[in-house]
Amino acid sequence: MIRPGIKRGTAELAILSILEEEPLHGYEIARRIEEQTKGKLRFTLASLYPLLYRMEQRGWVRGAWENSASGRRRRCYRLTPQGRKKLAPLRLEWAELFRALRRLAKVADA
Amino acid sequence: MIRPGIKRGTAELAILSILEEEPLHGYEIARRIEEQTKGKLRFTLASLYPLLYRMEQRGWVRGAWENSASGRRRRCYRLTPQGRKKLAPLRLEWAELFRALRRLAKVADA
DNA sequence: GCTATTATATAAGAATCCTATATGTAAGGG
DNA sequence: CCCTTACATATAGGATTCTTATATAATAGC
Repeated sequence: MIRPGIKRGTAELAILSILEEEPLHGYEIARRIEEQTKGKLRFTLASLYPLLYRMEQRGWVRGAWENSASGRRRRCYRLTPQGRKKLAPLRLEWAELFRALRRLAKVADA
Repeated sequence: MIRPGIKRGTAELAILSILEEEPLHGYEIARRIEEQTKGKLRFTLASLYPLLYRMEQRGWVRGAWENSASGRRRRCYRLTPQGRKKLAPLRLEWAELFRALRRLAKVADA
């Protein structure tokens, strides 16, 4: 597990990237982050929900209540066109951080 | 310039890496971070000083007052053996974050 | 009926970084 | 000699992000 102090700031990028492929609800977003990183990256739902609200207020995602087959209500978030536009520059900024830390701190790229 | 929300947590790694090469004082540490990352990564001294104090309390660095040739007093920090031992696992953890974000969020590695 | 899983929500706190402010020395130009 | 820039450390107050802890509630399996 990567510690909080190091993964800080990655949640926003993670959510946008996952919603780019498919609209999902919060619980499932958390599950996929953990799954796709083989447990290295993990967020509690208490972190993700407030972040999803902020992203909705900024117009990056839009949530809609949904009644699933099982009858449980859940809030399904989808990426807005504005949210999609944020993704490319955000990825670039992270790539620049990687480059900077490889040079400065000799962090391996493998 | 990489934004604070994204570079969060990198200062500790940056300081340890720079002090690995040579003992330095705070002002010069800040200068080298900026220089070696071509301005992409930059920390204010108000961020670095409290961080250096914490790292000294943990025994990772040791500071000593020094009277430079010009007569200005300054606090020169050097890496302790314990600090040196922290560096390898810290670099590994950052490398794991990079891997996770490349897979999960399609961040470029170039 | 009990427990595990699914699902959302909020409060209180820790950690890290920022801007703003303060202090003081040294060097160079006018 | 004064003013500005560069050097150098220090602290207060605030923003952001993530955590643990707590609450609620429906469904599925035993």
